[in-house]
Amino acid sequence: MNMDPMERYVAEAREYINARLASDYGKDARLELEIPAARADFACPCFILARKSGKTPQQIADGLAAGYAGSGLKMWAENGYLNINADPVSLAAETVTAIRTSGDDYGKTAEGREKIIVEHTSINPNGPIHIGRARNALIGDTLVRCFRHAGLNVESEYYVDDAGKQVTMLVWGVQHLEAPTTGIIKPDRKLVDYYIRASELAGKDEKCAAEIQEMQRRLDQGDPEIVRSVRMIADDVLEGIKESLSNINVRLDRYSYESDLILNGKVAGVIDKLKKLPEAKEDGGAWYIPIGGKDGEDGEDRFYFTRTDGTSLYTTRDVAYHIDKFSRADRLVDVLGEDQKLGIRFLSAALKLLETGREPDFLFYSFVTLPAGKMSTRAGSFVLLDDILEEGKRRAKEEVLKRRSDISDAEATAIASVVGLGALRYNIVRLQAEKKVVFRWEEALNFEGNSAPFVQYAHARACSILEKAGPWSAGSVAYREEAELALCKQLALFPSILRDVSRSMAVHRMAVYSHELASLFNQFYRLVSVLKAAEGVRTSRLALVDATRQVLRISLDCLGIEAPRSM
RNA sequence: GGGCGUGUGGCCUAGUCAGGAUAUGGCACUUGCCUCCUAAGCAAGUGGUCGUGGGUUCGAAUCCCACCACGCCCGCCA
Repeated sequence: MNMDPMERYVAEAREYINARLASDYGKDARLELEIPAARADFACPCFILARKSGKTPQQIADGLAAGYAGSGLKMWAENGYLNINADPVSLAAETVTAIRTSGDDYGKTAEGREKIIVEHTSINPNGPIHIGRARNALIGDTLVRCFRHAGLNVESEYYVDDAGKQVTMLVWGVQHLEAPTTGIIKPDRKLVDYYIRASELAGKDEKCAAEIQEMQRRLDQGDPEIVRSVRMIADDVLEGIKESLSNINVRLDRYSYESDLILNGKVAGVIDKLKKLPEAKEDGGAWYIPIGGKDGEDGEDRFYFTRTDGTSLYTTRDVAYHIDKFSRADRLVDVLGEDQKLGIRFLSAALKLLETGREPDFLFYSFVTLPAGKMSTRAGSFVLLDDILEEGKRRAKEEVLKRRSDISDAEATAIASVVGLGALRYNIVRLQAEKKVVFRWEEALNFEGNSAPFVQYAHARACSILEKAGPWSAGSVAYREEAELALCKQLALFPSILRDVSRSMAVHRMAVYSHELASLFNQFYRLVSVLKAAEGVRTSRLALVDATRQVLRISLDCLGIEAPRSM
């Protein structure tokens, strides 16, 4: 079973070129094979060799093209390039067959020997998820899904910060302030009110600030009573967060609590080890490690890992957390906002000093802002994930009702739910993570063009054709039409896309791929008829529709988006 | 001031890591297409000094240098 239909063609092209170059230009002659190329499946630019050999690039390319006697590839010389195509007819048939025999495993090419932990979301349990934080969850979840489909051994993990100042403030608020009168039941949305009021009060009331600081100190020392009450309230908020995450198809395999690292002594252990480092310095009772800035103070950053009172800081605990994660995995990936970059420099430096050679990989993303500017909890200028999802489903339902009068209200709601969520997820994940995004409703809930509904619609179309086809079975398949061959080529590319996403962690490429696949299927659909095709051709086309359906579904699943049978 | 990141048609964007051919899609706009497997679609068209200026190269959106604009960070916060 050939899981990557393109593989043997690439290998044949490489083999042929290397053999020819060795015999014609000497054993050290090398040309690079571009995959993919602009005008062909692969291409060899012949410019470098031209200088050494005294021939023109075009002459070299001509010679290589003319000498090919095999049958799997088509070669031609153009503008100094040797252009190479996999034979489209055999590639098409092989691809469709490979997909239909691989099923859900199509694209799975990795061996999965090493264990990977992807940490993502990790939102402080002091309030609900807004769209900026949701970007972390969606990028992280998409990455995990792509890893998994590629065949990697991956586990997702949420780091619950129940030992920091934010939760402490929340807990203080719950213990000292009046219950909110908002009438909201969902715990994350209800409890955040305590946090907002407590943090406001701490800013102007010294007694309140002192109490919070004392609570923080006892928490850091693992005072069982404080830890218990903090954990209880954090878990309450976390329930609300989990509900929101579950609504957008995000599930984490494991939740790790920061307070556990204090209770089991791992934080204290890290502090001990850091203090013993030759680099460590003391500053009035507080300990730090100088980072960067060669000699003297110029450009030096200080990684403080204890306060004057001996308590730990966030990054100190994060070091302990990463050492713990490394004891459970071969490779770590952290999905983080770009504001974390400095802290991560400290983390990496500390890990390098303590655990030689083991550092996590980081996937940083930029912030989501509103057209009016930054999101601010205090100013009430933020867009909650729950609200976007609800609005998305509402808008999607309007669209469904515009088009479908033949279905029940329950069916329309079900379709709207899948489409609304899809639109949301797709629009967050379709962009490079480093790009900053301005949240606009019209863009976030786009239902046409470069959007999830476009891809979902193609899937529903494929399902509809297959449903109407009645019983059929494809033996051997064959394709001749341009639209068929182009579609098959895109299907053949899927394993390499999955490989690329796994390597680069550029999850937006999966969104781009799914859109291109849907687009080619739509072209095929308009140009070529399936159900009314002549017998023989008909079953081949049904097999192609089925293979496309399959890959669309896998792509959407990588994006955490459901593939509806009907829209 | 220092560090990191981003800059591609009116708007959003791919391509940048591993330099290569006529720069990818989408939105908007113009024009066709539902007696035909779902028009959330298809076909065609208008629109681009790839932030600016240098450099390297046979060849630069891509690499190097400088500058400009925007974002993030520069706490014994998280």
